Amino acid sequence: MPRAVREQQMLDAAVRVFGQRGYMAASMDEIAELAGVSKPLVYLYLNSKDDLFTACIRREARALTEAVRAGVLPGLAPDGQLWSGLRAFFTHTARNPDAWRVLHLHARTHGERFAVEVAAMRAEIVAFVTQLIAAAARDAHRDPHLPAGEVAGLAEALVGAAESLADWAGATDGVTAKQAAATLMNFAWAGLGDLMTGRPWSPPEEPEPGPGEAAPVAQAAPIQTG
Amino acid sequence: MPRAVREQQMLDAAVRVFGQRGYMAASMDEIAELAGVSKPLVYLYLNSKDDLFTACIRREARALTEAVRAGVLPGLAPDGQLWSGLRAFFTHTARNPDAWRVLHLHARTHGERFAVEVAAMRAEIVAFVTQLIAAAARDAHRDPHLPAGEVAGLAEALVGAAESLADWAGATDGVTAKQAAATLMNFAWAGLGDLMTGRPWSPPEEPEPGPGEAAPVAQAAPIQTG
Amino acid sequence: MPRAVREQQMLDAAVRVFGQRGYMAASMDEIAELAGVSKPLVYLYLNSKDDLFTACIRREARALTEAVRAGVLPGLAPDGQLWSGLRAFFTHTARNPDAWRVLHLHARTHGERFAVEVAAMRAEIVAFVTQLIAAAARDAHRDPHLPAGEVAGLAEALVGAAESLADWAGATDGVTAKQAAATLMNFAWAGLGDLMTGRPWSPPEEPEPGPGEAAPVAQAAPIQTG
Amino acid sequence: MPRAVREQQMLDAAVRVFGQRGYMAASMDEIAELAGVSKPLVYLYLNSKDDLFTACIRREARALTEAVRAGVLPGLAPDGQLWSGLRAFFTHTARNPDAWRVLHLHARTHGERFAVEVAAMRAEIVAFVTQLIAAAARDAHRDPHLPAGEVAGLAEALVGAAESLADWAGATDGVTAKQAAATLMNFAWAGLGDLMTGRPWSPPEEPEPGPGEAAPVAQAAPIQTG
DNA sequence: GATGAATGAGTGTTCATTCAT
DNA sequence: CATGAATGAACACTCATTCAT
Repeated sequence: MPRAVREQQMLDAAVRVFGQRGYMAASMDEIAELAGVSKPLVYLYLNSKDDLFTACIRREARALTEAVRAGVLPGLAPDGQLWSGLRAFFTHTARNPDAWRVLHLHARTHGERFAVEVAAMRAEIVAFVTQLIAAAARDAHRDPHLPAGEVAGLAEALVGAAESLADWAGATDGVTAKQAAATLMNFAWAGLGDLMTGRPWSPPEEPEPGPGEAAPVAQAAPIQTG
Repeated sequence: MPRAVREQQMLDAAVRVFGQRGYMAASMDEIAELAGVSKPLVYLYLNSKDDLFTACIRREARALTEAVRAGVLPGLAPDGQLWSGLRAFFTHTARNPDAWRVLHLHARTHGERFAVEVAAMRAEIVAFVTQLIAAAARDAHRDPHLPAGEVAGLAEALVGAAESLADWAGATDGVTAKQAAATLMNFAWAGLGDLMTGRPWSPPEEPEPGPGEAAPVAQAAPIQTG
Repeated sequence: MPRAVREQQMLDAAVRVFGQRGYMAASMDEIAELAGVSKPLVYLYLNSKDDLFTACIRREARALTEAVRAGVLPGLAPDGQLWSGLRAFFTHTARNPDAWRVLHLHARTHGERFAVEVAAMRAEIVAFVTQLIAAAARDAHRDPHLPAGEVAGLAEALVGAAESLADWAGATDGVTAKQAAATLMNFAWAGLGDLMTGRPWSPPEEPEPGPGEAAPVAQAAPIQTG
Repeated sequence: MPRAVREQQMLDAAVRVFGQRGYMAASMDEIAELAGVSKPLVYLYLNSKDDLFTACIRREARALTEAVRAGVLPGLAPDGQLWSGLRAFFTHTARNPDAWRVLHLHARTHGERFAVEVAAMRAEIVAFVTQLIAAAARDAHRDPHLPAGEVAGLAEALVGAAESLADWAGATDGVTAKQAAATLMNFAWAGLGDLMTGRPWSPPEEPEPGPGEAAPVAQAAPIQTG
């Protein structure tokens, strides 16, 4: 079996185990067993637990950002782009719960070394959102411009809300990615004030999404204890 | 030295160490040393690492909810109450960064046993926010009412945004609790849509806050490694 | 409360705990709690775990030898004396199971220091039995005399059989001290050879034993775990 | 070095240490050191102190029963079979004093879990002896038969006496397995009564035993303390 | 390329023992 | 006389990591 394939299997197993147990509680033994290889092979290919975790973070961070990037429909107005990006985001996190736990929960918990990996990904997403907000302000001929610091805070709040909603959607049965995205768009774009007076945000016209998107969220079987 | 005092010292040390290292990476040796006592005494008073962590969570969860409860100014309109509550929340988390890390990061990462403790606290806060949203809808004579499921999602998004902003404010120099609260109020209440057209939310008139609130945030010295 | 009484309470508790747990597994905490006193007091009166165990052994060894000595009816033939002594022995061990476990099981397991204490008691009993055998030989005008080494072995076998039967009687419901003694007398005095040909040993005439002897054996309540 | 061999080395060391120190006082460190391996390897192969002790008991119980079974000469009268079985028993216990201590002393002292392992072995031996007694009764045309309860007690007494004599022979210099067996046969078969009148039991004719049997008993060097 | 065999270093936890009061 | 407070030393157990083959 070629090395590249074996490596991906190991990373798959590692994401599963790290996602469910956390960095420290995960054991290399369990990862090797789940990957179906011997422990020395894991070390041969991936050097150390540290490096293995880093590799997981990198792979999953890239997968997530590419999923979002691919999901954003070009040519729409800023709110339409945000809407489509959020749908892609919630869909991806729902389908890869262990990866999401690794990125959002565990990677930020164990040392700067890992946190910076995630921070890079997050910064990319925040930058994308920041652009959208700025573009929206331009479209609205807002003058004077929103101060940059304010925009940074708004982008942070939006991304933070999205992350929390991803956790919530993952933990709450019956909440689909689409619903989560709609809730967030209402909340963020219209604002509670407008919602009170019956002026909600509504999604732009768009082509039908791919068939998988509305499918029930993949739920990875929990790892057996003992 | 009386037992009650020693116990609080131990909890102080434990929150520090758990907050910085995480549950698994924290060692009872380090906690005991930081508390200035021997390890057996920690076990005599707090039974086990598990129980010690639970005790930390309980104490800090209670401290946080009471800080928020005490910070909410009664008699104001819903947005005013939310505003004051958020200020208290950001102030408390900024002043107790390790406690906030324990509650928001580590407690949710290691087993249902701990997660439920935090979930109870969080549910209390979400319930408070839910009431505020409902009250705001009533005040606005909104008709028909917002569906309950939608309100739950909105409250979740608001609390999630607040939590993320607390992390962000803690990690970003120069962001005060007041600024974080203002950003979130703008984002959540006015919404990005209104912000684009220059209709931001603005804080209600209120008495001056206590002197400590604007003070520089206490930054616990990081624990030396090695 | 006078010191002597307190000391006896402590020894009572210690015998209970040592008997049920063994020397190493017994904890001074549990002994002190069962005795109803604080731990330092146990140390004040009895110095150390070692000394406490030794004190238990000495007290119970003396109690057992005195019970046997008091039970032997003087003026009888050797087999009658042996019979009455065995009855006293089985009665005492049945009524004091923890003490018997301490002496027979635990004291011989943990270091010469304790073993010699028990060996002294045992030597006394073996000497008594040796005398009986010699006396029986004299009564029977056995000539030439049994060699001394042979007598020592026989006494040892008899005492060993008695000890094992005490364990067996303690572990088997429905076996009384009297039955155990009768079985042993048959076995030892008549021998299997005679038993096969229908010539069992039978007890001599004797006055009624004290009322307590046939009573159900005291069963100390087992110590609660956890 | 292959696993099976290492495992036996570990069990050898464990029997030594458990036999000399007892279950609780034995430390895994000492066992590992005596076996010439590191502690983790002991755990890798034998799981836990509990399981290690159980493995020792099982191995030694099997070794003892097989030694006795192999030692019993078939085709002899009951007393001849008992005689040969006892010789094998005393020979085996004398050659494996630590194993005998584990089985007879320590395994019965620490929890039902271990006691049942030994009880199974003991039950097998008691059953064998019971058969012999019944066969002897049959040969002697004894009528009416000995009651079953009585036979159980006699077998118990015989086995108990054998066990105690094994301890005694192990502790007393100059007592060979053959002597111990002879003493017990005299005691048990002829009975003290007959011995007094000069009617001892005498061994049946048999082929010469193997050369090892009369050899000086192997005395394992005691483990150095400190 | 792949693994069975092996370990150094560290973890949570317990217990006999001692003071200051 | 009696105890609440405190600890040094040890133990069972685990894990990331490395060779020889």
